[in-house]
Amino acid sequence: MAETDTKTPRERYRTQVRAEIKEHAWEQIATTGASALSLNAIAKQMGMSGPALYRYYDGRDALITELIRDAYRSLADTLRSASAAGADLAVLAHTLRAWALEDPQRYLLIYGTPVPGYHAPDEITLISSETMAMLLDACMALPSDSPVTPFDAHLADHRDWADGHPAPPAVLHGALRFWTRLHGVLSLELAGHFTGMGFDPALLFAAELDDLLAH
Amino acid sequence: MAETDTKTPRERYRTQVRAEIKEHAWEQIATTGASALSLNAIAKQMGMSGPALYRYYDGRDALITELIRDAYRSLADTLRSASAAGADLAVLAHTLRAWALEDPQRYLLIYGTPVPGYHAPDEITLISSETMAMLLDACMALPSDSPVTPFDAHLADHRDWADGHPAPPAVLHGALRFWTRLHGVLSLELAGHFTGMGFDPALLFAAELDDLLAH
DNA sequence: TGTACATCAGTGAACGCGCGTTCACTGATGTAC
DNA sequence: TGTACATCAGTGAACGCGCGTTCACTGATGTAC
Repeated sequence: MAETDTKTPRERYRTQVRAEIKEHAWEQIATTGASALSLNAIAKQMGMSGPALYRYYDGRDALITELIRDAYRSLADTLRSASAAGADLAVLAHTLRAWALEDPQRYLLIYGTPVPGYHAPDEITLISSETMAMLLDACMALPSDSPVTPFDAHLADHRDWADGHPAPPAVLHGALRFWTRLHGVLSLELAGHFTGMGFDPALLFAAELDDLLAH
Repeated sequence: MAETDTKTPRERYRTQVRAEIKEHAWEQIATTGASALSLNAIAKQMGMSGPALYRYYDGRDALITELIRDAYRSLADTLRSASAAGADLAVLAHTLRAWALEDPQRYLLIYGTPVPGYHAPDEITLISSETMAMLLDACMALPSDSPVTPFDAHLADHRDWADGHPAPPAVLHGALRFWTRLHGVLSLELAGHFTGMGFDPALLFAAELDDLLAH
């Protein structure tokens, strides 16, 4: 902890309170959703007055921005460490699902309907592309024996999101497939659209994953 | 219009004002999203006082419920009439996308993150399953030469959502695939997650649809 | 080690706003005789 | 056709609440000499 030792007590306190604010923010988001996040409510939960939070965050949007950033980072880290532990795409997919189920609103915060009234700074686009880059790395292992589709050809010329990444079009396409298909199942499950339908969402997820990897 | 002739002028007026309220509600949802829907704002837009709306709807939740119902009905009708005109699954998919793009928030209202603070009545489940039944009808035409997957077997015993529908497990699975995959691409597109990535969302949608139908 | 000063966390009051919802009431529209 | 009555749309005031945010201020913590 040489890092924290170089900090003054005041800096350490600041860091700690900022973390505590975020913890309460996540709790609130988990129950009411991100669009209902309220600075005053967080302050009350912490036994502080509302304006006190302005010592730590410039306002509601700044707090949301940091939450979104943390969510992307947490996902990227989770996937990265699974990948480093030798996980293949199937394991990675289940890791993603586990991460999403752990805190559904955290997943929906970054991949669901945008929070109304919140406007994301440019910074966020960068961070989300970090996570995409992670996914691209993992997809490099995909078999590329499939025929080149018209969309692959399109991707060869329209790959801003993979700028600087060596992945060939077929891999880009594979990554998009991975992302959109898993999101399709996951987001409907998290939003509760499968409740009452009778089947087990985990099995549907597994079936989609099988289709995805069997190509 | 024999129907409206049997109504008294007052009844006709009521119907008209209710429709006008919903129109303004949709406008508001289209710009700010459903979670920001406000009765007072609608009343102001109509040149009325807030409490006046309580003559027409029991409250905010009642209005949202009707909007959700109308959205499901509109989608079901659109798909049904396309189907009646001889559309195959590919055309149906594009019809779905066109319907969603026409009013993204309407799509997200029924298939996106649930509106915070709103609790749907049981009635809604029924109406959503009507739309699912429509989809099942259309999927009956799917080729069923594929091998029976473990998930198909699971569906044979867990098909509450298709209660009373003659579709075999393979068709149920096909319908779920159709739904979740198209939703995956569509919802990410509508939420703006593809902006800045460079490629054309329409082409990704078409590619997913090809994969889906080529099986 | 002690004193003078600067820094900064946190408060409480206030601003202006909006929300859903209730209630007693006015005034216009329709109905019954 | 005219009069008495019932129905009902819409108003304005009010209730209680919450929101984000600003501002001048207190009091504690840290820093410099």
